[in-house]
Amino acid sequence: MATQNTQFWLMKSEPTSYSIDDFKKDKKTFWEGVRNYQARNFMMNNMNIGDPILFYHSNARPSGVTGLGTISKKATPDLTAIDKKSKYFDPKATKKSPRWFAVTVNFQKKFKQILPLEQLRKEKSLKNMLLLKKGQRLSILPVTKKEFEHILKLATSIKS
DNA sequence: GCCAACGTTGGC
DNA sequence: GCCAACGTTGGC
Repeated sequence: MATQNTQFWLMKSEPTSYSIDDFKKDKKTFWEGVRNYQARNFMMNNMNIGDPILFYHSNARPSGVTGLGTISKKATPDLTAIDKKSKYFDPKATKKSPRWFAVTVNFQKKFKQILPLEQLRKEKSLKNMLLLKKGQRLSILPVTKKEFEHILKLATSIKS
C-alpha cells in the first residue's frame, strides 16, 4: 500500500469494547490491542502528530463513521502485550522486544449522527475508498484528503 | 448466527 | 518456503 504521504486515517473500534462516547469521555486514548502487523506498521511508521482520524464503529448497528480525532503522540510500546492479565497478552512479546506499538489519539468531535457504511457506499466520490473494498478487514486504514473532506461534508450536512 | 475473506501458525 | 488448518474480522 502506498503510504508515503498519507496524513488522514480511519481507525476502527467495536463500540462494545470502545465507543465514540468512551472516547469523548476520555478525551484521549492509547490505541492498544492492535495485533496485526499492517495496522501496527501504519502506527509505527506513518502516523504523525496532528494527523486527523475518522473514528469508525465496526461490528455495530449500524457500522459507520461516528466522529473525529487527531494523533497526539507517536507510537510507543503497547504494554498490554506483556501483561498476562490483559486480553491482548501476546506470549511472544517481551519488554526488550515489545512487538506491538500504538499511538495516542485525542478526541475531537462526535458527529450528531453516525454516518453509516451504507451511505458511504452510495457516494460516487468514495467508490475507491479502501474501507469499502471487498474483503478489507484492516482496523487502521489510510484515507485520502479528498475522501476525508467528503466524509466531513456528509457528516456536517446531516440534519439533527 | 452465518460465512466469506483474510492473516497466522506450524508441520514438513 | 509451502500450504493446510485454524482463528479472526466484520457485514449482513
